[in-house]
Amino acid sequence: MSSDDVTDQGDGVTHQAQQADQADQPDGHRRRDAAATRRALLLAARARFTRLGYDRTTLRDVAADAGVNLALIKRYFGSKEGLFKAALASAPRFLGGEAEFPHDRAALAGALSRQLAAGAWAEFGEHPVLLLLRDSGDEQVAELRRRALEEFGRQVLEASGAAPAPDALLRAELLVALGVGVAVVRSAVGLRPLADATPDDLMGPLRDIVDGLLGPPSG
Amino acid sequence: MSSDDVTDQGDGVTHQAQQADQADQPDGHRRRDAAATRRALLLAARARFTRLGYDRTTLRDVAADAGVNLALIKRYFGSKEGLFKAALASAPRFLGGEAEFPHDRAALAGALSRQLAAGAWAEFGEHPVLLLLRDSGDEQVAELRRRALEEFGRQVLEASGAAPAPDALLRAELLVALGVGVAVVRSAVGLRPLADATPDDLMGPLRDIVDGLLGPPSG
DNA sequence: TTGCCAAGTAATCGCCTGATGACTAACGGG
DNA sequence: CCCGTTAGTCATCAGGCGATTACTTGGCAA
Repeated sequence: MSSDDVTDQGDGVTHQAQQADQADQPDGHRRRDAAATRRALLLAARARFTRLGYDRTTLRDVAADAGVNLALIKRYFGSKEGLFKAALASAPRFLGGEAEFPHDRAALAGALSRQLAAGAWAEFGEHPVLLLLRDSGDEQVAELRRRALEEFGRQVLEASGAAPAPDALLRAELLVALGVGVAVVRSAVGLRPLADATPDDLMGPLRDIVDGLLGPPSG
Repeated sequence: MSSDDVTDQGDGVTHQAQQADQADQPDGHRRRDAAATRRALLLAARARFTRLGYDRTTLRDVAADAGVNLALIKRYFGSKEGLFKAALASAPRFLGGEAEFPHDRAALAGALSRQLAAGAWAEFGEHPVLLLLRDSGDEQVAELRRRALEEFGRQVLEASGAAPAPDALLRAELLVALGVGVAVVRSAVGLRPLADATPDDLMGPLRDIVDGLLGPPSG
């Protein structure tokens, strides 16, 4: 019953080809393609889970979005929980999209500006960190979540220049919290002008925050 | 799916007096006090909604927590949605607990440190802003949410000293997002050391953020 | 062609949940 | 003391959900 197939990585396909995969056959009936079905389910699930959360996402809706039979979710992912974990595993990480992780404060501010801007992640509908925050009630997921954000914090810390301050990690985690907060506020509240901010809009303020937080105003 | 085993820390009968309202009569049963019943329901509902969110909160559990019959929820609040709105209305606002809203940056940093620290809001179990973020799917609630956070942003802006910068509001809202993020990260992830930070721990970093964000380092 | 297995389908099942409506019992004015 | 008002109880209903099982269909190998 436990779903151990959290190991999907074939999601490089992205972009909404999900339903096209299924029913674009001219003669009417679909092809049998397990991999495509799996991908379509994962894509639909990721979108729903990210946008609506765990509880409000129904397997029937996911199956419908993917143009696939409900029972196939059980076949490929075992359960709703399994589907959720697979969706989680297939999602890009916060700051993971950058070709190279920023090494200094300026680069960090730039990366944050890009990833927290309004248009970013448009292909997912929402910032992927929101998916990470969705609560399935599973303890295993909570652990996964913690680890992901811890790693993010560690990366921020590294980019800050390894300050000797004893509260350096706390400061890095405050920056993580800021990122989470921006994503949440935009998604759940639509607070403007923050919700509409472009990378350029964010660059200045974020640089000020990063400079203020991560280092004494030394050179 | 399980209803109350999610983040259960033995809370079926939470701390606090909520049940005492109901059954503290020596002879066994306490009777017929509409106001007390209403209060008990509201208290229980606020705790569950804040901690578990809208969907995972069941009316049966709320009624049980309050030591009250399920049907009374309908009597006093009409529906689950009604109960949620009442709980929302009865919750303290972010930064609303301060005797007086901070007028300058130092006071703002101090207030934030206090309200974002680990122990704060212990009587609610979680930061009240989390209740505000809980999604009941109701459009009316979304509007209420937006207004509350907008007001918070405006207050922050005011405390910043009315900078002439055109992106002053954006900067204020970033501070709002930081507050939301800290609450969310602590509640949903337990990221440490942030989750355990005391007001003193937060004071330094937050002052740096506020100074960096809200004003040029001028005197 | 034939046979076999994987992919896909249809139909429920059992359970939980929010919502009711009819009933009972306490309180208090007269 | 009586009786109307109202707080509180009980039983149940209808709907939606995740899960599951028995079945059908398509495709490939021999």
